[in-house]
Amino acid sequence: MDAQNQQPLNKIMMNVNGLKQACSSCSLRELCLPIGLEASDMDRLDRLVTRRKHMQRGEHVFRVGAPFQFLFAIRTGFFKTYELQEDGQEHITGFHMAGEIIGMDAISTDHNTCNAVALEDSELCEIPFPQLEGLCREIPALQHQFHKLMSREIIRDHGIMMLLGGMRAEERLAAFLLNLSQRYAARGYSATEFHLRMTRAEIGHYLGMKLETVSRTLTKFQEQGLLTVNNKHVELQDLVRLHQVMNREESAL
Amino acid sequence: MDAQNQQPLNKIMMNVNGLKQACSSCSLRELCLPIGLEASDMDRLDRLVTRRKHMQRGEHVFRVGAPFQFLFAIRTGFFKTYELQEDGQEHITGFHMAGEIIGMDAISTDHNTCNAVALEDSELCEIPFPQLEGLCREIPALQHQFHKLMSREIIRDHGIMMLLGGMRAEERLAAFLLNLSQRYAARGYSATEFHLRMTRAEIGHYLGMKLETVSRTLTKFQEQGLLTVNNKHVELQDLVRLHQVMNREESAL
DNA sequence: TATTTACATTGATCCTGATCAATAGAGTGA
DNA sequence: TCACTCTATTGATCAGGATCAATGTAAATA
Repeated sequence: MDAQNQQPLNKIMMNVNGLKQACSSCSLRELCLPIGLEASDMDRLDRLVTRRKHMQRGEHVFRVGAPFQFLFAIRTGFFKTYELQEDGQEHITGFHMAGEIIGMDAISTDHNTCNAVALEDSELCEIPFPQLEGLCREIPALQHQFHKLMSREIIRDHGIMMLLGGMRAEERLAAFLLNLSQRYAARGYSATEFHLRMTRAEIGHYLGMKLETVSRTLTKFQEQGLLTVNNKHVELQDLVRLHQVMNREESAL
Repeated sequence: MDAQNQQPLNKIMMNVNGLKQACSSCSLRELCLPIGLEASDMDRLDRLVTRRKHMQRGEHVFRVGAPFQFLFAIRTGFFKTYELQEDGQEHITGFHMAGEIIGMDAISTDHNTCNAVALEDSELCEIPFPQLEGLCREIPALQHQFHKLMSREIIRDHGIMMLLGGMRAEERLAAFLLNLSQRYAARGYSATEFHLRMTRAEIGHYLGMKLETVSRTLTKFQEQGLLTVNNKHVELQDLVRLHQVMNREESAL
């Protein structure tokens, strides 16, 4: 049944049922839900996460108000979650990459409270939530790991709140770049060179500043030799000083 | 060793074991963890939440780095959770009142990532977390309710992020007051008249603005007939227009 | 009750980042 | 390949809110 007769079969399988690719063999298992699970337990999780969903750039995973059924683990790709303010202005609550789980906001009300959209072609693992809760009741390690993930989300949000409430534009942008850097590094990519998947406006919507300020600040960083930017391509050239900028240390000036 | 020959027995009991007051008879059971539990299940939760802790104004529940053992449900009183930025500046991540649960940030790393302090004399229910996870494995309704509470915390944080990232000072303060109003109302208190438990500086640290701006904006609201302030005492006089201010609607001006 | 300390208000000035606007470059589709 | 659209850069100006500073008021402590 597996990848036997070449292209045909598995291609079809993939589209119809999703490609069967176990958590146990997923390169992200050290970042995702399976952390700390024994082989037998991981099998049970595998059986639960049957479907993989291919998302095209610009495609929505869910929208505000959608009935809640699944959590989504990101296998590959890049997403943003966002809400619209009363005046229609977009506010981005997070950028999400492989190994992260989105949709947890919906648990509380049984409806999504934000929108999630792919910023590049991506793949998701669909996790049926009632079944996940069921499995959590049987596998303490999974239960605890799930609680940790929700808690981590809370901590992450607190970090953003501090950033928005207490930092100025330069500091925010430095923090943002360093955060991306660190997350790419954790996934085995370069910590110093990467492509921004989002526009300047989106960075602004996330960091609470205007796109012009994002652009200007990037230019300024470049002039100071902290990095080079070329459209979406960024190369961080001085992580130390970038940290100093983030922390408002004199020495960075 | 305690204050023994004085304030009789029940005082001693209270200090040693905490006063035995069941979740089932708690006036907050419709806001807190027991929502939706059957009587028999509530008993089991009762047995888990044995200790009540009396907190004096200014006393800390936990501090950054403290090893994680308990979640805390607020029975009475008022708390703030805060973190300190690199430069020592305080950032407040939340104000918390009766029926709310604090400490969930610590699940992820087994250590608290923020500080929690009582802003007035208060009472807490101490919930031993490993035991709570155990009970969640046995009582699906409790499990789901706990997940809902964590999810609600995430939604709450997203709201603050939008506020900090997309609103101006006036709007933030209006949103803050209306949020307090709504939460007091949900607890059976007046929606229009209440005491602020926190200083102007603390409001500022929460809303990402300076205490002078908080003060000025309150004065402005008062001049516009939206409310009256007298130190910590606030009376909201026009909830409708306050909403309009929050949403930046023309008609409010 | 007096004294001290913490908290709040108000004014004057300055600066960061928003806004308005024009141009240029990159990506996309016919 | 061209045309169109989306995205990014840069400049000029403006305003919201920070900062500095002084005074007033409430609350805690001796």
